[in-house]
Amino acid sequence: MKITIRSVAQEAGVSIATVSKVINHTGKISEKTKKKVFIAMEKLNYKPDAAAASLRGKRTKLIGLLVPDISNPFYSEIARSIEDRSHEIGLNVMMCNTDNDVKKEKTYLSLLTSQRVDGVVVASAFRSTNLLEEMINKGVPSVLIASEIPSLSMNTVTVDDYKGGYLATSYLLSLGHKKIGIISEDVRSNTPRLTAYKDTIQEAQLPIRDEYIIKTEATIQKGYESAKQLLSLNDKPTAIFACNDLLAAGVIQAAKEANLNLPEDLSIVGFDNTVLSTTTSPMLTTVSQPIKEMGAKVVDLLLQEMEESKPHKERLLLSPELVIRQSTARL
Amino acid sequence: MKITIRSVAQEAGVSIATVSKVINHTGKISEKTKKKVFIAMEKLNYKPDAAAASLRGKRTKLIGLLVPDISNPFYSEIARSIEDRSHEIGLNVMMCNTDNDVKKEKTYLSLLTSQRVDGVVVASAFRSTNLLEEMINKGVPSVLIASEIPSLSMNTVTVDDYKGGYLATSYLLSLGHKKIGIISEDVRSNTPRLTAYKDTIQEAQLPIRDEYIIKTEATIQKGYESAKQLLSLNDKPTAIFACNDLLAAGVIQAAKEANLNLPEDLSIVGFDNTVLSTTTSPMLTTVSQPIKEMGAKVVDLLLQEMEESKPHKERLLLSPELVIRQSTARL
DNA sequence: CTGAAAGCGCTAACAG
DNA sequence: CTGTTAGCGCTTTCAG
Repeated sequence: MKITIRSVAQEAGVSIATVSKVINHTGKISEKTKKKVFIAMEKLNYKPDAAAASLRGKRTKLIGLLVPDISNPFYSEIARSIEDRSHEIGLNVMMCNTDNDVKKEKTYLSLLTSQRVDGVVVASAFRSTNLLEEMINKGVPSVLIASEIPSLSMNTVTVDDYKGGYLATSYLLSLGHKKIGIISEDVRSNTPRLTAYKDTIQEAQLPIRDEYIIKTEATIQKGYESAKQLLSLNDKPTAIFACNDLLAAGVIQAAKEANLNLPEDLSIVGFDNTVLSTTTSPMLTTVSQPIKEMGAKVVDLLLQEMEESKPHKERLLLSPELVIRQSTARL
Repeated sequence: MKITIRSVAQEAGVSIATVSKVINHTGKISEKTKKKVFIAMEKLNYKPDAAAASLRGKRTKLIGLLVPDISNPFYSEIARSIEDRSHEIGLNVMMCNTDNDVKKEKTYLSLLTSQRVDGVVVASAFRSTNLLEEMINKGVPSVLIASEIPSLSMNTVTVDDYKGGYLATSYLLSLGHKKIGIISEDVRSNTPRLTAYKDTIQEAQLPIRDEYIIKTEATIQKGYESAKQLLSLNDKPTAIFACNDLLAAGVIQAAKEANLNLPEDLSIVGFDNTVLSTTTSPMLTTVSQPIKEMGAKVVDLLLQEMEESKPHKERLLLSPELVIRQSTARL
């Protein structure tokens, strides 16, 4: 026999309307009645049916989270911080891995719509901008984290990628490196990092060399392959800026395989400061993103949007920091 | 104006029952009518309301996933494989991090009940056995992955932890090590690993030394601290079996800090074969769990349970394999 | 302060 | 083959 609001009402000797009111803290109910209801709920181990409530127009308290790949430590750490904050304020998270694949993006967005999520946070590069736009137009509050889509007006939390790129590049420069390679991922967030790299090199009156610039996907394997390519150049770089830690881990592998001494023969800077950066050897000098803070902030922004959508969107740019460990050395 | 099944019916010039039937592929509908309905749905961009359907008794197609901590690479990899398989068969995943905390376990289980999940997969150590039991008694299909709860009758997929422990220990023994320390996590899955360690040592006619056995939590930091403790012993071990990769990464850090040459001065074996095991230096010799397979299998088991609960539960024990890399050497 | 009653969007008989 | 209709469990006026 299923326990519904009716069972509770009966047990407590009140009407279902009364029970509903005590559950939702709406209307005015005497303390005595409240107590009776609570006792009945407890006794029957009653759990309100979220579906029914949602049908009746109540919020679902569900938000969707789109990440490219949860098994990438950066995203799993982001996901963790988003979830923690969400649960703190009574929101629940449904997570989907898009693999930056347009088809999956579409499927999941449609799924989330069907689930009537109250909002969605997009951590994914998100190829299909138009779908997202549609979602927003339909009135589903949406926020972006660790990725930007300039054409869309939505609340966004990112690290200052340009500054991060600057930090990494200028630090390498300050160490005396003049031949600096860069391995970046072909997603929006990496563009400012790359731009900063170029700008900083040029400011130092150094040439930009196309063969030093590689775009690829964010896996250890790709980092490894890209580094191999860079290291096989005749005039090979003395330092590599890998635009995320996964890539950097791959670079380290390739360098070791080539019997290079690290960091003497090759300086490496990563980006993200994930768990990986302390397990590699040498430990990774990397640009740190304040993941916990970003996650919490983006949820707060989403909540704000859910309560009352403001026409004026925020774009929060948090400052990255360079964490110097052992993968970098003076030339 | 909200798009409901009624809007579609009107647009297509049919009844809502007909629309429902074409959505659910039930009953017999002429091709012509189907087409009309599809066109209407497309035009209005209609998405069925999952809540309403669920209320009417339809499955929610939602499953809950309980992990201790998604930012632990092992669990994020598990989560990924579970999600992939789930989405393949049309199930969606709601993820919760329990931190092995009884209070969170309770909150989330209650939440999942409210969301009317069709099933739950528990990857967590799960302290509150009674709550889980309650859930099962209520008829919510539940399965266990990478953890066992012998007292509960439920479908389970694990790696053969005992065999894993045996593999690790006997390999170390075969390398000539006689003084082998072990750092294990205080969760159920680690018990067989520890038992295997003890059995194997005893079989080799070697003594079991209490000071070589440490129980702690699964973090790099704890691995580091535990290793320090082990290495400060007068008669310190020449090999350490860390019961997961995170712990092993910490051991490596401690060993380096103590200026030990790896693997000559200290052999280290991990467990899990996560992304970490290839980024450490030396790369980690570790016991590999077939994560992809386990995730897929557990979802299939859950699905089976959802379709038709069998009184006889399965307990699937997959074989681990020892992956030999560079963190181990002959004494 | 409390209860009766009207649906939310959808599915599943049942009737035609 | 297609339509009518009765609720699923809950929230929300509106009366009492």
